[in-house]
Amino acid sequence: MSSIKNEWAYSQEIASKWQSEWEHNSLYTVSQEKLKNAKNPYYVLVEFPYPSGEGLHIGHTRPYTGMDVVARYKRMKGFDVLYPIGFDSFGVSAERYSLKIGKTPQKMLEITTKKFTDQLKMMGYSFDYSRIIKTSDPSFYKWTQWMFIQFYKQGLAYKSPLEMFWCDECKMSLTHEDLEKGACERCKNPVERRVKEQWNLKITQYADELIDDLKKVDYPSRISTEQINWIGKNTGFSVDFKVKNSSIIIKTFTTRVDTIFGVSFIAIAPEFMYTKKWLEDENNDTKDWCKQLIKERLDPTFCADKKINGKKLNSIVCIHPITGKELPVFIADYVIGNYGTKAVMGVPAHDDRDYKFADFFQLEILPIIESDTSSEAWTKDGRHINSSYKNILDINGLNIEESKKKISSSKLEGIEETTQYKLQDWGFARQRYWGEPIPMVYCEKCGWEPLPIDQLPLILPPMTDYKPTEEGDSPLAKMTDWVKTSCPKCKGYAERETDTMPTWAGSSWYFMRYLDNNNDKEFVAESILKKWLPVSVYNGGMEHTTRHLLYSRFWYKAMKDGGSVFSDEPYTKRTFNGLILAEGGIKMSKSLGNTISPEDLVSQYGTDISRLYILFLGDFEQSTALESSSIVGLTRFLQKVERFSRGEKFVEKNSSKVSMVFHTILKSFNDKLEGHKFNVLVANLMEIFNSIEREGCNKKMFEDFLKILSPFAPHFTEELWHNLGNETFISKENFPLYIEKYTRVNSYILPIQINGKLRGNIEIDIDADEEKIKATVLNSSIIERHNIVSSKIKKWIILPNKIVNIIGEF
RNA sequence: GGGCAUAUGGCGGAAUGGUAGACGCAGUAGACUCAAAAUCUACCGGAGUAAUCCUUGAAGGUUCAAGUCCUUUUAUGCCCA
Repeated sequence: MSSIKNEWAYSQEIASKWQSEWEHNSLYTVSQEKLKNAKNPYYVLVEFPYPSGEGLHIGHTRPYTGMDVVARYKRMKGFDVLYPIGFDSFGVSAERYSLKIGKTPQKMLEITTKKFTDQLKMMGYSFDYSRIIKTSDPSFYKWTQWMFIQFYKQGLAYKSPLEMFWCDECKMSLTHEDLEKGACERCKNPVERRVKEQWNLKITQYADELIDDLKKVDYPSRISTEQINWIGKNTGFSVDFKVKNSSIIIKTFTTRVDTIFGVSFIAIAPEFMYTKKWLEDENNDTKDWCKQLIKERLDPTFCADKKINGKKLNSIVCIHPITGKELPVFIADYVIGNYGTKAVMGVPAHDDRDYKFADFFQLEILPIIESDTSSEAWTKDGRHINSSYKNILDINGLNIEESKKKISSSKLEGIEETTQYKLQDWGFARQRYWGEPIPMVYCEKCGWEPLPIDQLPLILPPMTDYKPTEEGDSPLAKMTDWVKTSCPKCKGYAERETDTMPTWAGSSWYFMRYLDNNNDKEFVAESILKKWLPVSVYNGGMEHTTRHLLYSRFWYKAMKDGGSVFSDEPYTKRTFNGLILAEGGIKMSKSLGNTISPEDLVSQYGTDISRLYILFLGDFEQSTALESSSIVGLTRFLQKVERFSRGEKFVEKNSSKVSMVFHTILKSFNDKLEGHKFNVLVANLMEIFNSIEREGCNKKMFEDFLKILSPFAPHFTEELWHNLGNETFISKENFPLYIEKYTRVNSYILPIQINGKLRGNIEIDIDADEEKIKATVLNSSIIERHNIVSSKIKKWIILPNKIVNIIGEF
């Protein structure tokens, strides 16, 4: 990798030395006392890892290092910084891994979390390690269960038959959100549909608030947009079509209710609730086609938009809600099966896909807006025609918006203004062992009852065989002794819920528990919640900005409505970081054998160089490939700083040049740090040092330089700080302040443009006014060189300190 | 198909609408050395002896001034269908 012989291999020793010094002096630990009395709380949060057996991944080091710099910087700026870490230790990954290595999850986690913690310390992260939490600890999940009960009492948790997807490979039920392109997101295997009675959380009740409150937080627009898209709010109308000679109603959703008189058929998705029943009366051809389609649709590569095909259901017809006209019903492949009502009203004249469909089946194409629909659908606005029926409704002559308004105010039976969301309620149950037991019991007499708080935590019973059952029931169902219990209300016989919570449960609120991790009376003391929430800055990957962020925002809002927390949003500011890719820009994976672990880096280059390297890779928000060449430069940089620290080049007085570089960069430091421009900051540090090395500087400036460098290279700078005779910790020092007067020098170079093109520079006095600038320019060689005749100058643009532009015909 | 990003030297990447290429890597020349490594000095987008001209995926536009703003377009990536 590097052709440089690495003298800094020994920085491993230095790193360990300072790591234990910090630990012995509890430098980054925030005592509960201090937390309660904090004057300037600043809460830096990073997404906590799932403690996999492989240990810390290089991907973790990017956000953790970046935010460690922020935390260290903020501390030096006088903030009371909380920078905690923990483990998202429940979940399928943990369960599968422990099955694989043949250890219980509890035993496995002891090993992996120890390993993780050691590796985090190895990287020099200034986490408060005394606040480590694990979501699978009973003392933690007691409160997850308590919160679930609160939600139940608030009417936000309910049990209902829910369409789930069964992954036979993972032996696990998945929600729609766990699917990736219609396949299991974990193993990429196709899934099958199953309906199962299970717990849900009413996140849809908060859909509008989750959109509206994005205004109250500081999220990058990319993240807000993704949240809004995920919620998928769509306002329109539901239109009911009765099935003739049946009590069944086909509910359709449309954004173009004004085309109601143009409906010539109804199209339903094969997944529609009654499709199966109706198919019984159809011929085998239709049955097989439908079966095949359902199967095809689960294929990740299936594309609904391209195909237009369908089958007519001969056994039923629908009734138009206004005209009473009979309409044929089709199963159509262009109707989406997992969104909305799974049924649409077909208006061929004014919808492209309906048009193609009707054309194929030779159905009536009746224009209800003045237009030519002989060859394609008319989807633009216009005056309505053919749109009245008796004295029930008349929208002839109106345009789309006017028609919608009139229909809305007419209050017609079976037509209702409604808002549809893509977001569905949160299927809050898994048929797995390694998760929080849902603290509910079922009593024949009283129905579902939550456990009283004194019975919490409901401990996950130890099991040796926790493989899921073939039927897809939770392994806990096999623990009959555990399942049998008494009803908290009537004391009669009752049975426990055997489903467990999904992984997203603990991660929805873990950041609160850091604040009061040993409290066994409350999840967090109220005064602390008020002081420390919302989180100041929460950084994580883009891949978590939909589900995790949305779930935890919902969780927080639900808690707020339950009176447990006191602000509208959990995170003031959300930031994100790009992925780290393997060399060549390809994904890092074990199968490709191109993985590099943090330990590989540290053992080769030492902690501080590894930290600088990770930050110097590129823009924090952009995905970046590991590009080993820059490591040589960073190694040289620290070596040169070390050499300089020996003091031979220290001078009495700093030159104005070195002061200017130092203070100009320091001036922009805060903004760049808040903007997470870590790569630029590292470059700026080198720039300062290049100037220091060239010009020399006094000891004070060099020490200030070390302070600025210390959030990036904390061990290295502690060592040099100490070698310079200081007894304190550099990470406890105040961050240097820039001095405005040093950022200005007596004269500066002013670029001169002629007709917008750069033609040269002049050196000019700092206080020169426009007249003086003009005179200097006219006297310069530029004028002569470019044959400027002053009488032909039409206009001067003079921006002192920036640029001069001379406009004219030359 | 929809949404959102991104595109700058040989490479990684900098640039509140105001000197494009900071910083680093690689490269070239020189110093030191018997020699090499390391280190130091200078150069380092392209054309040209030079003056100067050209250059931020492509094409238009706004502006005194565009990598940056607007329109169209191409390629790549991510998310959703």
